[in-house]
Amino acid sequence: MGRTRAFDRDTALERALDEFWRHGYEATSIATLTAAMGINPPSLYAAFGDKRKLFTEAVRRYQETHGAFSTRALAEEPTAREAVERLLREAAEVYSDATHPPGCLIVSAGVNTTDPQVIAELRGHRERAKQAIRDRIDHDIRSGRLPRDTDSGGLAAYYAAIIQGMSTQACDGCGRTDLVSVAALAMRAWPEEHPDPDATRSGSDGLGCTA
Amino acid sequence: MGRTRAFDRDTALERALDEFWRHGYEATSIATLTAAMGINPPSLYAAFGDKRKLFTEAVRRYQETHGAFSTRALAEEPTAREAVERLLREAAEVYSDATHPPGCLIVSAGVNTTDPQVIAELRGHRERAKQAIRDRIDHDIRSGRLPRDTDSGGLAAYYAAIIQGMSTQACDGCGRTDLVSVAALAMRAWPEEHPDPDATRSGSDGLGCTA
DNA sequence: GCATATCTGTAGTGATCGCTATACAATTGA
DNA sequence: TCAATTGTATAGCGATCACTACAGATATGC
Repeated sequence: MGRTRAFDRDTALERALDEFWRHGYEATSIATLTAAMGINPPSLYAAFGDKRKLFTEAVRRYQETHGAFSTRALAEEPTAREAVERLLREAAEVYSDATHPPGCLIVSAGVNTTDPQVIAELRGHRERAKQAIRDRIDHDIRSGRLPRDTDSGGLAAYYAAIIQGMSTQACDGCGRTDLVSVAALAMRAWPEEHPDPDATRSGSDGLGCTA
Repeated sequence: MGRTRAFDRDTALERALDEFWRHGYEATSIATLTAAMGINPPSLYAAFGDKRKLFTEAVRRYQETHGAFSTRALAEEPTAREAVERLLREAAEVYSDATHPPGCLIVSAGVNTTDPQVIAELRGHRERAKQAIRDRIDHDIRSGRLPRDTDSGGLAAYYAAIIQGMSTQACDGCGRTDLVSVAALAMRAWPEEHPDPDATRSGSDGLGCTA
């Protein structure tokens, strides 16, 4: 019972996501949020709790939509190389897509923020993404496709840096063409692979992998 | 004549630089600045004008000290490859040096800032740094060391992205070892070179270069 | 000593920050 | 129809923002 909500919560959340994406957490005020969402402060607080909870929810929405290409690329491609290659190529396209703000929300929205919880939240997402790349590389090391002495940690840090650099470049006005070029150049760092992985070592321990 | 200044302007500027470096332009308030500089607001405004002028002066100080390795590397090394290699290696060391804040002030201090002049100022510095890399590459293309079809713009965007990504990685807690590894991997994208540049083309137009 | 000039510390300006008390509108169940 | 419940709008809370008016302290030139 009670009065029905006069605005759509989902579209309001997407308006908030757009603001956070464009200006970051701290530089986005409640006033600009309510203006973009078309509601008044009490409605915002009733529907989302407070600014930080709204931000967390916007980040989740971002990861489920614009940022979902990352986990998809790592999960769907047959090899780590193809996964990272697709990851970079799609990042180049998403970051320079003019239908939404440039760059990556996870990379940029928490920079220069005083709230330590927000900093930790986004840093956690970045570290998890880097770890996901490393896990995918380790998988191909175990399967024998990549050399046993491959430094998966260094390689993951490298591709994480590439992605974060591409985000910054996009925010500086870099277009799709240049970003795709950056992604292609970044793949030159990929180590030499064994074309037929399971033939290199007898009884590879990568057999049980299902991811 | 008049009362003498009770604080050292240079050390106060360096304290301000440290604050801007650590928290960015907007997240650094006049209150934290005056606390770090050991002075009161009127002294700050008398000595530096306002917050934005103090920031601009801090950026200049940064470029003359911690950030000077960039222009030095591009100017002092004999080839573009060695210049960029040194640029990345020294960036890895400076960005992870624990004696000062992590990362690069030029890269991070203007993110999520509402003042468009501050955004434009730092973006200008980044674009100029990228252009300097491109110029150094073009120089080696003209001298014949690098292939004529080298995409200097894409290559410069790539190394600019690497540097910006290394800065973000450093801010996320990445240590010197990992950053050096990222820098080394990034050099794998460098194109094939002619070992003896002037022998490849008769009367190379790179002869008159002095930089 | 004294006028003048410059710096320093206190205190406070209007504006904006995130957030909310309060009153009113709108809907449901009885 | 009417109490109960929930959303909305106005208006304002204390805190902080960048910045400064003002008065007292300290220096120089005479």
